[in-house]
Amino acid sequence: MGILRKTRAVEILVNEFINNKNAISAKDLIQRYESKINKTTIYRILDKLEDDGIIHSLLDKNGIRFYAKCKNCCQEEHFCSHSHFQCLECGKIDCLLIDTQLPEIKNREVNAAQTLIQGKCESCFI
Amino acid sequence: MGILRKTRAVEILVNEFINNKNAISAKDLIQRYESKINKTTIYRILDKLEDDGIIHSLLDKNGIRFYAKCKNCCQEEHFCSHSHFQCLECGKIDCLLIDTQLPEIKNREVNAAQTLIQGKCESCFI
DNA sequence: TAATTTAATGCAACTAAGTTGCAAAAGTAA
DNA sequence: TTACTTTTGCAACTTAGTTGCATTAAATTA
Repeated sequence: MGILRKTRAVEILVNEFINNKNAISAKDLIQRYESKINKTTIYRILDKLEDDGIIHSLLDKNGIRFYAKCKNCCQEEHFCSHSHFQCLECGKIDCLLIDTQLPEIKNREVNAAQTLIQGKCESCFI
Repeated sequence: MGILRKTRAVEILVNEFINNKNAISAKDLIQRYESKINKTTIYRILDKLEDDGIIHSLLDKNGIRFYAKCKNCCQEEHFCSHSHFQCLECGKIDCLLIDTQLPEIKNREVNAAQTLIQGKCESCFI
């Protein structure tokens, strides 16, 4: 069961995702809204927004979960199959248009795949 | 700086990786060798073995780091570019022969990529 | 082989991310 | 406004992983 009520905290976080095209971690959100939203609430809202398919999450190179809303997914389908990019200089993560292709593997069933591409983003690439 | 001395704990862990083709997490190793090796030692040895390129690590679907040694890498090069497979039923992870291709992206530099494929493994796939 | 050197280990205490239970606060609908 | 139910904040907790330090044990040298 996801979000049922439009509360102040939900509104703040949803706006954050609408206005910020980069992915963001729970830790960063906790820091950013330290005085406004309790960390437990932030974790709970992120879970619910993901359940509802309003945002999606991915793991960064250090195993930290990042959350994002992108135009190309999170509308009807819960599963976002595009790959993600993390800049090795500034750490920023964003969604790519590139889909992760599901390969055929003998004697196995393949259901999903995640790809994290690492390098230098537009800002850090001279 | 990696492994310099061949200690009992190093020997146990290296054997574990030689005899087990599946990836394993620090947590599992700590449980398995509870009475023989301290958890701090396990974390330290894993770090060193990875530094030395004897094993490589990857993140599973929950952001837990798994370690593995595979025949096709970990010899001369530190960076293992193959993708990994995690079974959604039993949780087991192993290395695939499939390499993660590095795409070209306009105005960015692409250096590395990791892919985790999820589905049913040979044992769980009927 | 014994002495010396220095890396590796175990332990306890710590840090940080994330979770849980519960009472209080705040949406929602009548 | 009232009644109902979700959501929130708080404190306490759990768990993964780290740090400092004294002790142990490889490896090297005499």
